[in-house]
Amino acid sequence: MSRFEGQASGEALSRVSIDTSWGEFTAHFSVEGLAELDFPGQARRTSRSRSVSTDSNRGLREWTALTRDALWAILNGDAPDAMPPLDVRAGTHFQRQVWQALRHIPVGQTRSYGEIAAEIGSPSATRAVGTACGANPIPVLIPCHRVLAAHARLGGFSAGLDWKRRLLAAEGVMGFELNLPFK
DNA sequence: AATCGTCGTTCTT
DNA sequence: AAGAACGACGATT
Repeated sequence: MSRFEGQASGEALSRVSIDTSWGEFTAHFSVEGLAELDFPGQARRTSRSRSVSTDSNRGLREWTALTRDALWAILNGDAPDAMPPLDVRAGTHFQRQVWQALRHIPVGQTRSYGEIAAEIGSPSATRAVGTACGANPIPVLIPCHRVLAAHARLGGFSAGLDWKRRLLAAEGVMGFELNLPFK
């Protein structure tokens, strides 16, 4: 299946910075919700967003607060109390299936790429699952960092393996407690 | 460490 | 429109 009809390809996004103890994340909101989240120093994902002030827009202010709270919770190893609406219209059917499966992985737990593939009914698509994880536009909140390769091997991470290690460590996942120095 | 099967997505004809 | 190339994989040798 292919991309959803909505989302005019040039649809404007509202860009908001979110401060955390680990640096300044960047959130990009569409009219539907949070569409992209960038790690500190990596806010280069899109050019179709414009920086906005949340002062003027109550809804945007609320979504930003929800995003910040959820982000802070996960960075502290806690389950978020609530989530902002997530706009995943840009994803293909397969990608959305994968991303939805990721959202069911509890904080502090992990799955393998193969397990996710089996869960969405495509048990031999393990490699494609990895590709879909890499295309996840909302990392951390859609917890692609909780997917490891077989035998608890680390696997890959688009934003850099150090971020994956940090997130797993923050969630107390065994084997990542007090880890290699973050570079 | 090298190789092969597998599959969704993207890039080339 | 069709085929080749390319991965955040996994299993085998």
